[in-house]
Amino acid sequence: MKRDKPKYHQIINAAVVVIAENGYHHAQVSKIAKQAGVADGTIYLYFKSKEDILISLFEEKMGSFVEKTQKILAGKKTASEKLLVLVESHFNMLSADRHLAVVTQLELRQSNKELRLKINNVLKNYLKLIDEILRSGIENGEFRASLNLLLARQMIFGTMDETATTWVMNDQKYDLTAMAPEVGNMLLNGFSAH
Amino acid sequence: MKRDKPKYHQIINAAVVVIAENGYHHAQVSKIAKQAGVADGTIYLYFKSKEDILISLFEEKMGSFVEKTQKILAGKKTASEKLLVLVESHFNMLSADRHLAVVTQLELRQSNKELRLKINNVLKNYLKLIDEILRSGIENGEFRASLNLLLARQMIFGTMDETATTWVMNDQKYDLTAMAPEVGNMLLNGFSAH
Amino acid sequence: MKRDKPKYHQIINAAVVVIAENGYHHAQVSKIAKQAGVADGTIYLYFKSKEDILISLFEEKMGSFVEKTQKILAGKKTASEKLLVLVESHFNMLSADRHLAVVTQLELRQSNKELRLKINNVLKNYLKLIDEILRSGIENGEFRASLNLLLARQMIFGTMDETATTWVMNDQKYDLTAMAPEVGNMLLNGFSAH
Amino acid sequence: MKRDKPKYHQIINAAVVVIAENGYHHAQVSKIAKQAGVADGTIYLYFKSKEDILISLFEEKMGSFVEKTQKILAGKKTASEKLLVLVESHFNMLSADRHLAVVTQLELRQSNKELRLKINNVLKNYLKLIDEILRSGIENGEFRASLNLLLARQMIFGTMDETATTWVMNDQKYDLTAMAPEVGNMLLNGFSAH
DNA sequence: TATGAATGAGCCTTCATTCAT
DNA sequence: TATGAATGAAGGCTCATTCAT
Repeated sequence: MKRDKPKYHQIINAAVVVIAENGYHHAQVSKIAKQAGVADGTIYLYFKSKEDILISLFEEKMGSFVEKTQKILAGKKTASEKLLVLVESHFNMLSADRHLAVVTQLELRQSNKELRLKINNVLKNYLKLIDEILRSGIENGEFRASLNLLLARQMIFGTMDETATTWVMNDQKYDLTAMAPEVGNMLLNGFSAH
Repeated sequence: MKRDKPKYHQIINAAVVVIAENGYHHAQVSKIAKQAGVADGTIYLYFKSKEDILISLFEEKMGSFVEKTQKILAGKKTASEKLLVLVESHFNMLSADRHLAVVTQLELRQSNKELRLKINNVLKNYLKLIDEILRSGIENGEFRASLNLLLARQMIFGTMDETATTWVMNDQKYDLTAMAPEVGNMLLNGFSAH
Repeated sequence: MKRDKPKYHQIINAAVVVIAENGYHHAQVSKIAKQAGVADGTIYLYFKSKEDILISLFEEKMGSFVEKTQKILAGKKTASEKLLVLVESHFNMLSADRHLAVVTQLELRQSNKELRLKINNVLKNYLKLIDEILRSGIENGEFRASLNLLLARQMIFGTMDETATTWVMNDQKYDLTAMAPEVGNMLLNGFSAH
Repeated sequence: MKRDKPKYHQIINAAVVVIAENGYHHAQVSKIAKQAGVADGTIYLYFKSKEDILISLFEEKMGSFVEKTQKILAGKKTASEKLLVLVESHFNMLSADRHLAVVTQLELRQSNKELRLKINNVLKNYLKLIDEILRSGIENGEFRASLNLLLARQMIFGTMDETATTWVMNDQKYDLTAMAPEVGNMLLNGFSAH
């Protein structure tokens, strides 16, 4: 399996750095190869195409993030508590790696429609996580029974995403994680049963 | 003044169609010229560069949208009413022109950082509109006094934007405007003073 | 006759200024029209093409220069005297109009082969003048009988031209005319019968 | 080092042929690539830009010419002998490669001012060679002590250049080299101490 | 596995010239 | 005569991918 070999991750991490520092459109394969310390051609022994690097990048990073989030959520009982932890976890992930934050919030969005559809596919597991929180909240009466699941999920993801993008656009110069409780509470108020 | 001449708008509208149908990266100037029914060179009598077409496109469309929204909001008294109308108006605009919806929600985001900064500049007037609604709501006690204005604005814009993007990505096959009241109410619940 | 109308000369003089100030490749017809105070289309009522402007420019300026030189030479008796006066006159003409000097020594040489062939055609009258000086000098024994007329003419023209070009390339910051006697004498030494 | 690889010279020689046959303004990069038997993109592995090809072309050809001339001159004792050999060598070089003659005498002069300044820089080494001949001739009494070095150099270069250009413009249909002794002697007469 | 030299498709912009008024 | 808006052809350069070694 490719992903077990060290160069696979070496190349993905090189891509994160190169894209963050040069921007999506100036992140040539040759630059990524140089940053990874391999030859241009070697890239193609591990990835089908440049696009494949980007999708794999997102899969790897998002995949491990979803796993971590699942574990954290498992320890929480109420849907409200889970939502608050979700927001905090989301902001934490982005704060932990400033290069990755730039790449996911700004640069990867410059990709074409097809690539973004594939990226959205990767996102689905994360959206499912949100859906589960909402469903459990409705079931146990924390959230309004009349809540439109799709819209509520879009409100959660849209709010977190917009907040994160604004933060990256402002050069990450304030503390994003510190905003998590307030963002979480606003969302909770929107869903609350009372 | 160039913007008063018919060809100016002819070219901008052609650009919307061409970008929507071919994608941002395949929207060659020659295609736009053909769609507008003018020669390639004529484009450059009205726009400095291809980028200038895109910025002007956004300015024209967003500008007239902000104006319209301002007028509609002027007739409303409470902040809650204004917020509901804002969401409805936002969704209405996108529903009214399916090409424009694709362009603003998907294609224009593929532009480089520089162009997006200019686009964000145009967006500022819209964000100010949202801020004013929030401020008035806090002042007259409709919204919680403790509301963080920046976060609340990001929640409003993020939610509308995410909802609209999801709708476009699903080929606009359901009724976006019909979702406005529910989206508006969820947001209101999040800000409500009670 | 076109050349009797004021706009004809207006356009030619505008061309000299525009080419000198912007360089051959940035001297667009529209710039020349603006400088001449006429519309772009008007240019084509007086000249067949842009190339025609440049040839006419050279014809007009060179033509009047050859005429003046002929008159001056007519008053001189010996070939040596004539040669000295020719050099002085040549350098005088270039010193008199710094724009024209730039245009003839630098900018017009950037034109393509065909245009330069036409320009050379205009030059022929000037070269004939030189030939006549040489011929009379040989006839009356001032210059060596064995002199190769073609080579001698090339030496005269090549030396004056190279000297003038170097002077223009050095921003005309020294006195070109002051060099005329020395240049003339060197040439005379080369042709002298003794 | 790029200049040690065969394709470097392959491309330069292709450029000489293409420019000579099509003229400076019709010498597209794609034509040069085809003539060199490489892909368009390969050009840019060896040269920064089209302009870089032209400068390199001049540097290579002029550079090797100056070297050869230096060696030939080293074997000559008197300044007069050196000057005669210089003219002969100059005309020989141009006669040896009819394409190169067209390129250096006609086509390259159509380049813009910037490029010509760079070309002039390359020429400086050649002009130094001329200056040294003149200086030595003055020192050992062969040439007049009163000789103006700058003017004398301009006479030498201007005469050779004009003679060569006229020859190229007449389609190289007579023997340029055969003219060298006569040109050389005329110049010598101009500088001679007696 | 690994290399890196070579490939070649693709597009924005300028500007001389025309022609309806 | 005079205008000036409109035309449309033409080319340098980048970079993802391949393949011989």
